[in-house]
Amino acid sequence: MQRPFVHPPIETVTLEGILYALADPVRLEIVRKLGRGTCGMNCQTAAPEKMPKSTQSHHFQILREAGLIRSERRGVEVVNSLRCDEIATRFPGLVPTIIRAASEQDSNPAA
Amino acid sequence: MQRPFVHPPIETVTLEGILYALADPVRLEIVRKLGRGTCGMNCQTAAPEKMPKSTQSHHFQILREAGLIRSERRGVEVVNSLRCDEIATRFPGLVPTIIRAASEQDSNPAA
DNA sequence: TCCAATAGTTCAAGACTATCGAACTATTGA
DNA sequence: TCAATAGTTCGATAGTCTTGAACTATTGGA
Repeated sequence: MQRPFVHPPIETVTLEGILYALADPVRLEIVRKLGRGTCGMNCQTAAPEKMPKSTQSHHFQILREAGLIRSERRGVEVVNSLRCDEIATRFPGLVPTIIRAASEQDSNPAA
Repeated sequence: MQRPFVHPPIETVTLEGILYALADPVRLEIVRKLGRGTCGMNCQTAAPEKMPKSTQSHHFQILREAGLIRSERRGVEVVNSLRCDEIATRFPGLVPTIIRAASEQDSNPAA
């Protein structure tokens, strides 16, 4: 087992970290995809196609450090899932509102 | 009059730009301060104390480009105000939810 | 048991972005 | 017209992101 993944306790999660993480379009997409699915996803499923693995890995690390996702090794792959319930206790409505805004933008793209 | 300030039409404002702008703690503070006041504020009132003017100016520019604030020269100073109603038409609840999360964090700081 | 395949992580270098002092512009009031 | 005030622009340094290459972990099969 390599160094296991570190997940911040929810009470140490900061708004600044969450916004920073979600300000990147790649990471916002990952979070949206995780939010749509009912179960966890491995990294390459959640990340956009044809993105270098190192970049992918970097983005997942930032999402983990922000407290937005939880990652667990499951066999040969790493399964990622949103920590939505936990985040909702600390920042009610925040992540859903941002995800909703993203959908609104999809259906009404920037002119 | 120097080159007048450019404000993006609301339909060109992106979620990405808003999150990017608010992911910086200095800029989030500026937006909160503007949100609390009933009228516009000049830059040094809205920005944190003892911040270099050039850095200040840079942050206001990003907030403007994101579509979050409107800036107008009023005499010797520049008056900044939140474009809350406009943003609410494009992304309902987004900015208020983020501001609320910031208050929640104030009253329950990261452990 | 050993090897190959798969899935991610870590490292290092170049590209990109932020910060800040210094110089500049705009406006007002004396 | 000059000085004071409020911001902006510029250029250099410092810090961060992206990416290929090398590395680690796990599994399945010979």
